[in-house]
This record gives sequence, C-alpha cells and structure tokens, in this order.
Amino acid sequence: MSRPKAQTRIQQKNSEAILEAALDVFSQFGFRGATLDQIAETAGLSKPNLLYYFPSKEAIHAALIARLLKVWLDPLHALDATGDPVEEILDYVRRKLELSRDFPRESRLFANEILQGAPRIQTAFTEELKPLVDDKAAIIARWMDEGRLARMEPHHLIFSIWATTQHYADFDVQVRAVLGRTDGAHFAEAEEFLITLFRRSLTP
Amino acid sequence: MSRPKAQTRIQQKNSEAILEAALDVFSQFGFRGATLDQIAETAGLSKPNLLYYFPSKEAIHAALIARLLKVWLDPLHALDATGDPVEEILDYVRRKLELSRDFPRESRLFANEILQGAPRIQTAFTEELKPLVDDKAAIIARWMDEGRLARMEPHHLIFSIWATTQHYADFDVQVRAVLGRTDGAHFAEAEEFLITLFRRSLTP
DNA sequence: TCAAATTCTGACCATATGGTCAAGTTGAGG
DNA sequence: CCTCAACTTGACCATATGGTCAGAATTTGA
Repeated sequence: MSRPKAQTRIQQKNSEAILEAALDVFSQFGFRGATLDQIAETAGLSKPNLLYYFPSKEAIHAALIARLLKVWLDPLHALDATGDPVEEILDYVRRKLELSRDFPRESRLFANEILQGAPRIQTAFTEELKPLVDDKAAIIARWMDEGRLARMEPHHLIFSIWATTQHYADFDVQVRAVLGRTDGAHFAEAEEFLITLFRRSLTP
Repeated sequence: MSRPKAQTRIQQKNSEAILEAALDVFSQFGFRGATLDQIAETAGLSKPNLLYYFPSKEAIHAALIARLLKVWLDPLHALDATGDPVEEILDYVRRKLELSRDFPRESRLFANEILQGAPRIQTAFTEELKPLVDDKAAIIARWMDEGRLARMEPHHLIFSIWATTQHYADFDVQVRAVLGRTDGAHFAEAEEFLITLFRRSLTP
C-alpha cells in the first residue's frame, strides 16, 4: 500500500502470491487467527521476505480489503435506473450469487471482518457503502412510487439480498452439511429459489 | 463439560460468570482471536482460577456451544405440522429474528464458528441439525403438495430465513452503518419487511 | 472451633508470533 | 562480465499466550 505499485517482474509476482496466500489464510482464520508464517508458507516465501514486500500484517490485510472492495460493490453499481425494475433487481441477485459461488474466500474475508466489528473498514462503510446503498435505495423507492415494484423498505430489501446470497459462501459448510452434499450443485438450486422468492415478492 | 455440573454456590456463580464472559469474548474475536486473559478479566477472575473451573480454552468453548445449540434450534423445533402453513413459517421468521435481536452474541458465536469451517461442531451439524431440518423440510414439502403453500425448495427456504434473520445480528455494524443509526429501532422495520417478503412468496 | 475440602493466586514454563537485521545471493543494465 | 540495486534469508528479539504448580486463603461441615 504505502510501497509504490509493484514494478519489477519479481515484485509483481511475489506481491500477487502474497495477496493470494493471505486471502486463503485470512478468509479461513480471520485477522487475529491468521499468522504470518502461515501466509508466508502458503505463498512459498520466507517470513522476512514476506515482510520485505509488505511492512506488516495489517498492511497485507488492508491491501486485500482495498482490492476486493471494488469487486464486491460492483454488482450494486450495475443496478440501472433505466432498466426494468423487477429484472434489474433479479439480475442483482444473480450477480451477487455468482460472487458467492466464484469468490467465496472474498466473501468470508468480509464476513470475518464485519463479524468482529469491522475495525479495519469502518471508513469504507460510511464513505463508500452507505452513499452507494442510499443512492440505489432511492432508485428502488422511485420504482415503487411508480407502481412498477411492490412496496417494501428498499434498504432492507438490499440487506435481504446480501444475506441470502452471501449465506451460500459464508456458511458453506453448514449448507453442505444440511443438504448432505459435497459438490457445488446447490448453487443452481439456490439461484432458482432466490429468483422465485424475490420475483414473487417484488412483482406489483 | 467433563467436570460434573456446578454444585456449590461458588461453582455455580463462577462457572456462570466464565461462560458469560467467554460468550462476550469468543463472539467478538472468534476462537483463535480470544484469549484466556481477556476472558478471565471480563469474568473478574484470575487466569489460573479460570482454569480451575474449566480444563482448557477448548472446554470453555465447547461448553458454550453445547449450551447454546439447544436455544438456537428451538424455534425450528416449534414449527408445527398441524398449524396454518403460512402463519407457522412466518412465526418461525419472527422467532428467529427475536433471537437475533435478543441474543446477538450467540448468533455471532455460531457465525464465527461456521465461517471458519465449524471445526468444533461438525457432529452437531450431521447428528442434530440435518435430521431436524430434513424433518421440517418434509413438513413444508407436504404443505406445498397440498396446495397450502406456494412451491419452493424447502431447504433453501429455511436457509433464506436463517440468512435474513441472522444478518441483523451477525452484520450488525454494517446494518447500522448503512442505515446511519445507532439505536436498535431497525428490528421492527426488519420484522415488517421480512414478514412481507415471505408472506408474498409463500401465499399460494 | 477446627480440620478437611474447596477455592484462589503469584510465579513460572514452553511455545507461538509479529517483526528486525546484518549479511548473503541473485538479477539487470552497461 | 562487472557492478549496483534488488531480493532473500538465518538468526534473533520482545511480547503474548495457553497452561502448570506449589502453596496460601477461604469456606464448609462436624
């Protein structure tokens, strides 16, 4: 972070390996549960070498969070005020569920962070997330005023979409245990279910 | 756990204080992030004294989990096959949301555990949770067969209820940040929203 | 009241962990 | 092929942490 963007080939490669390894470890054990030794070993580097690229454990975590925040908020950004209300929201559900399926570690990284009071991303909440959500909630409210969506509290609608989609990444072990499966086939079922759930309650 | 149930007045009081403190600390920092010193200080005991009542950190955690599992599964147990289908499920939603409101630490304790792969409660999943969910899912499926509920995949319906209700406990900081509130008034809104959401999609 | 059982504690231990540093190795440009 | 900067590491440090133990303080029951 404070270090200038990776420039040499080696810097590029190792920084990437570190962030990749850190994502593995942080998402599995949380910030305090993760150790530099674990991250270094996963990345195939020695601990001092790891600390040559990032000044501290904090810095690695911060770099990860910053990098992922954009990807994470992207689907909500894509919600288009000029599209068809119901389909726009269902598309958002689909995109969020795809993130859970394709980037479960990222989802768990955020979940871990928020669960523990989000001590390291408070500013992102108030400065990025809240304005974005307020903006999109206003669009949804307008659609409801126009009678193009059934009336519901827009913020809570967004919460329910986050909750239901992220559940499949964050509580993966529970989902698998309850369904008695080890494959990932339940994502297709989940999509069908969620689309049905939200379509029925949103259609005016 | 291995120790016989607290018998003397002092044992009763101190065991209780320890579990209460441990709930605070574990739910906030996760298993690996929590320290015995923290728990001991919160409980108002010395660390060696803490270890006089529980043989290890693991044991404290295990005792907590065991004690909470019952409370946590209770609302689902209460789902009654002879009741009115839509109202039974909406009552379940209400009870789960009440748990999130009244026992957020318990919710976060479980969330932390599951997020990290549920290494310490795997057996509870397969031996208690799965059979219970399968049982209730069968009841819901029967209601749908009888045309008394709109058709949806029952397991995923249950997941969506867990996800949406627990979201308000587990992601509390995020909810507050996005709503821009510090009070707990959003629980009433959440209830209204969730009841509407599920009623619309479940009514045949 | 007094001995036995229970409860409590200061001091201590082994290990883990985030981080440092001096010195060595490797790679890139001239 | 030589030099200088970039990269890498073994050894090390201070602190934190889970846990132990001998003995002191307190409670209990006869």
